Amino acid sequence: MAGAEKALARINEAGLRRGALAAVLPQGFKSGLFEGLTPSEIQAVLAAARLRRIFPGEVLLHEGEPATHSFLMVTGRAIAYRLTDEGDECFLRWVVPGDTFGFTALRRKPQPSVATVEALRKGSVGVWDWVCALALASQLPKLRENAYSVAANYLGSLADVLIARASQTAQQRLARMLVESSRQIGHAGREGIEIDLTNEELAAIAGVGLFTASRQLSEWQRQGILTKSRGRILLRSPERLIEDQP
Amino acid sequence: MAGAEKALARINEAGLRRGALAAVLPQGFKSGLFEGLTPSEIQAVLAAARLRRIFPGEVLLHEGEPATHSFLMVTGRAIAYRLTDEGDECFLRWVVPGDTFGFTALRRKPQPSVATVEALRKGSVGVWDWVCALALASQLPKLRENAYSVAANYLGSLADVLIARASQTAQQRLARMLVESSRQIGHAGREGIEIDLTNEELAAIAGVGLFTASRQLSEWQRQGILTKSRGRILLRSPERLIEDQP
DNA sequence: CGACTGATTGACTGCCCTCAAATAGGGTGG
DNA sequence: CCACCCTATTTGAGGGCAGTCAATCAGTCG
Repeated sequence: MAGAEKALARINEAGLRRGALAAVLPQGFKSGLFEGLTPSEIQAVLAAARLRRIFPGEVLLHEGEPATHSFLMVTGRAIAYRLTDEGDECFLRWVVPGDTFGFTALRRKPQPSVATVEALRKGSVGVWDWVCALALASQLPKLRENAYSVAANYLGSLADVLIARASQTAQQRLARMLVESSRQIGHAGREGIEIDLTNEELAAIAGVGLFTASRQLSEWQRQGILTKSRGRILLRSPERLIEDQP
Repeated sequence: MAGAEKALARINEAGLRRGALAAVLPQGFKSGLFEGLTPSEIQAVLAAARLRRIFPGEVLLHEGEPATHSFLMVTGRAIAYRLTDEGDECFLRWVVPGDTFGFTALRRKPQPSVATVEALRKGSVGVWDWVCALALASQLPKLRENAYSVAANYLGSLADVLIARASQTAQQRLARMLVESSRQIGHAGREGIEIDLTNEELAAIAGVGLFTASRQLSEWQRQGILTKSRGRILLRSPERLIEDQP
């Protein structure tokens, strides 16, 4: 999550092509934002977007600053977090392809962002500026409704994270986040689901100390539930993670 | 928060008068829901609502169940919480006059509620059923936008609670919740702000053990920051709460 | 004056964070 | 191909915050 300064320098260099979004969408690309829209409506929305490349460490949305743009994550990975009073990053959720953010911009005036969104892997996002997003929303009421749904989902997942923090042990949170992450950023491998996460990242999102995470992972490895390698976890039996732990 | 069974028995008896809402609004009543609406528009919205009395222990909205009604808190107090796996209630936010909830109902189909909302004091709420709320929203786009704003605010305050849980000590959370609660449910008295909260309630919303809360309050009382009596706290110098604590 | 609910205080326990120091992986440049 | 470095990771020991239990005390209401 630490910023890479080089990345910032590359922002200007990063292409801002217009209308190129539809072309780069992986087939099977899905987003809650397009729920219930006709293909031609989706095309119209996509055509209005710019395509922007993103790089690790790049901050796409800054907590507290007015959100003047709306984003659709196309490829890559980002993380939404908030800063604590001491300056630590507090994980809120993953941002994966199909997710949208910055849609507070859909209101009459750009509103302060709830969280910071930072890219973790290189990839690309679709971007609408505020005026454009507003215009689209008034032409397609369903779009606004979908944005509303997305916000409601965020509310739900935020509440989940809160519950986890409030009532679960470090062990349970780790298990939960492993399973959750395997669904969102994991990819199927021959012997299980592979998740590329360092101990440090996993600890951060589970809200656990780095050493606690390391210890627990070792324990699970001994039990054959998973296999660790540097910066990657091979999850062999996710079921045992959620069932076994007290 | 513990349910009073008597209250449930009284629900049927509770009046469901139509159009009486406007008459009972305290003067100076404000709600984010009406932001930017003209007085006559507000009247139209109010006229479509039923007025419903609420009693302590009554559950107005149940976590997970589809929200078939939208609510506007008029008088009284409620609490929004979620249940943990062990069945404990996890505080999310106060619901005070002017607050709205159940507006996930504004979507095409009633969606599962994010949280349970339970009345803590007798009072009254305005109620719109799903069809009615949808109709209003399509007539008054601003209404939908306001509901969206409300949701965004909820997101922000939820994130705040999360940060507090994740990064603050029990002492800091108690201080924070005292100040927060003084603003939302406190009333000015001669010698400070009076908040009617039992130790147990305060402990629950701060996410602290009951005894921890009791001890800390005693300490603050010794320091002259507040005065305690049964089920009530007299906050003398809120400033010292936020400044002093490490 | 009981009965009940809320509050207090002390002692104990345990989870998990912190610090220190050592080990191993993986890439790079010679 | 090997030496080297940087980073990720491991493991142990220690300590503190705060939750839990038990018993007592106090306020309120009938």
